[in-house]
Amino acid sequence: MTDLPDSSAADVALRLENAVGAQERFQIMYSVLRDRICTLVYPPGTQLGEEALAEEFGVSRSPLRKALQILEADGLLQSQQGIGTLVTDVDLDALAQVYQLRLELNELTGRLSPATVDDALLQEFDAMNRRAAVLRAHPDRHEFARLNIDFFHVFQLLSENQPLRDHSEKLFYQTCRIWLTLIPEAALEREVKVFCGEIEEITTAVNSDDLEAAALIRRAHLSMGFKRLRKHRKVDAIA
Amino acid sequence: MTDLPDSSAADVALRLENAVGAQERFQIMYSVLRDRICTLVYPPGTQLGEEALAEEFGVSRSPLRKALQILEADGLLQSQQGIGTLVTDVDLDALAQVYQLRLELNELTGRLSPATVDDALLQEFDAMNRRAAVLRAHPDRHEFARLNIDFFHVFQLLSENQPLRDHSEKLFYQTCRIWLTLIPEAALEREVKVFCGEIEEITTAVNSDDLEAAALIRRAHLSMGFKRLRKHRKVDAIA
DNA sequence: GTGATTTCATTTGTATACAACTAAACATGA
DNA sequence: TCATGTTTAGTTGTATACAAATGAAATCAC
Repeated sequence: MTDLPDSSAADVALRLENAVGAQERFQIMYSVLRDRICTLVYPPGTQLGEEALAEEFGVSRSPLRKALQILEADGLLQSQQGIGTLVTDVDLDALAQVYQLRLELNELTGRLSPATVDDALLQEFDAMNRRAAVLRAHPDRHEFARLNIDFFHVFQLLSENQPLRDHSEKLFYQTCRIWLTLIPEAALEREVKVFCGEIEEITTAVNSDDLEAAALIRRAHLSMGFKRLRKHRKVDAIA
Repeated sequence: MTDLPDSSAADVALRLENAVGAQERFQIMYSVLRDRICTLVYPPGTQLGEEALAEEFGVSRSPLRKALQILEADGLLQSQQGIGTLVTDVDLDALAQVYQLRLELNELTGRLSPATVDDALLQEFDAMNRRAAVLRAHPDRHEFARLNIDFFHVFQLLSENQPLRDHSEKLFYQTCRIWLTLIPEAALEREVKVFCGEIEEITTAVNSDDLEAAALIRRAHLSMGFKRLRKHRKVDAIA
């Protein structure tokens, strides 16, 4: 199971105190901040004050800045002297190329070093399906975003090519915010339904030990999802 | 033309003094250090002292550390408290997966947002061919490495998908050192010849405005190159 | 002599003071 | 009133002192 980083203020500071070694502390700050950005706790345009964040985490600016600098390299933040550290905007047009690349990389997931399907893996997918069922019964934006992120990580397990995983992850985190920003409340239920269907279909393919099929299904849904996003944007623009 | 970063000590400090803005200074330090690592000015295992480097560049440790941290995220360095900042080892087995991914991404270069072939682009390739001719006449390890790096950047121009460029570049810099570490002196002339042939073939394809063909040729040479590297390693191991 | 322990030099990690920079508020004069 | 220069508050960037960690050398007990 992927860690569910508890990003509430007090707990993060506690986890940072207990962490041993600089690398572990960095990893906590990095993933907590990335999580907050991608679940719109920090919406695009939010200014993140280094001093305030450092105080919240119970560290000085120096180690915090390392996390911010990597997030800037990831394209999620942008720092400028005298201005501040701002959460980057997500623009569907700018993300079109990223989506195009993600399509192709997803197909590779089924071909490059495919994982062996064992019980542990199937259980991961089962867990996703259970959460999907709960979500379908009670659609909720935040839980939708969280399931989207967690399912991505489970899907990643299908390839054992580590570089492919790493780069797919970077690209995923560049795009995943767009859903929360573009889906209107009225369309949420329908999008949840489609997403849950995708999880089911992919699980079926994985159960059949056909990872290429799983990857193709994922690719198809990514492609269709991008087209639906463009529609949502148009509707938004009119409103 | 891609910049040829002059990485000699005095000039770097001068360029850093003239640079305006933190981002520009970071870019200089980052690319100079990456260049030194990938041309084996800093061979694998070299310890880079922060204090010494900062003094050489005429800055304090703080801005230098940002460059080191990004290079660590790139997989070219590894820092540990009490030990030092070491240039990572390149191991052909560990890089096999990276090579596999590079193969696939190179094919995408011909398909995703192919560039329009204009005079400026053709001149870039011509320049590469001229340098290749010089290199073939006088084989030299260092110039071989430099041409390899510069030709990569010219090849990148064939796709206008920026994320594809960015991620291909990261992967390239993870692998390109392996050539200098594994090619024995006796095989240098032959490898240079093969590489120059590759440049010619790709240029021919680009001149025909067939970028898919160019990408396939590149892919084929990457694949063959990897196999030759494995042979070179075996010969090395015996010796 | 040998093994364990302590000390010490060296390195990166962290905290913090200050510099550089920006935008907005404010004052000033035509 | 408007344009313009100045001040000011607030931000990130940089320099630097110190803490923490590591490994090797010196020291000591036996």
